[in-house]
Amino acid sequence: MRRSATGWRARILSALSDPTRLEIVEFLGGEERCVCEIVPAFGRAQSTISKHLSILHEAGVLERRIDGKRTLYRIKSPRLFDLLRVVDAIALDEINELKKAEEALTSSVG
Amino acid sequence: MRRSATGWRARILSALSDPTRLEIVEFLGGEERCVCEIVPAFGRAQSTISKHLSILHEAGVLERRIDGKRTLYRIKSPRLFDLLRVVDAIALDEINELKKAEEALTSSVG
DNA sequence: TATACATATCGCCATGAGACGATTTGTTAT
DNA sequence: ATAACAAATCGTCTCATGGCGATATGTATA
Repeated sequence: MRRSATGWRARILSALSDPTRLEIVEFLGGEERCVCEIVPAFGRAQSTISKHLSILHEAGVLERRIDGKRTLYRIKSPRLFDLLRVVDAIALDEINELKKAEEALTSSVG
Repeated sequence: MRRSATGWRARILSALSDPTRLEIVEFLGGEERCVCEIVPAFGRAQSTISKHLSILHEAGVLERRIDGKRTLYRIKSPRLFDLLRVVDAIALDEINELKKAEEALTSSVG
């Protein structure tokens, strides 16, 4: 199944567009962890977390390794952290902008 | 309305998780363009493109400027291009991995 | 002020995504 | 072989999203 550059971009970005999945990525950090550790860390059903992990895996964000009856996941490329840093930078710009707008309102109206 | 760091991340990444919106970003590049230029460049209804532009704008990805009866959009921060470059790097890893797997199959089966 | 133009918004439909519990698959331990 | 455990998959529900045409808003032009 062939997929355009935009298709791949969208696939990766979609995988990262869900809050729970972002938290999973955050939770993993640089570590390799099994599903049995991840599930209890979130207040979600095992099936839900498993699905999220699959999505991240299929997008090429996570690497999966099976060891006995456990399945272990870890972040595949440290590039991902670069990506999140850039997103945070853009988000920060956004937050500061809102803060400025809020201050302007407070000082003139309040 | 307060929003967590993860919330902001998800908002920005969601805005970028749609193929059409990625193409809009691509189409804009470093230029400022009006909706009347963007709409005909895509095979979509005007209302559809307008919605996509709003989503990108609300996520803080695009800047909006009204000039007479036109509305002009441009990419707000050059950081966005960094972001896309990182995504592409991850995507490339993914594509190369698939290619290797495909070659292995072809040489053993074909 | 009427008309045409540019864009946003609304209402609707079809599809996709996330959540869950139940079930299946696969592995170790008894 | 059976039981216990770990994780994936299935079926179903609900809500979000993308698409469209129609309509509303707002601006320049006649």
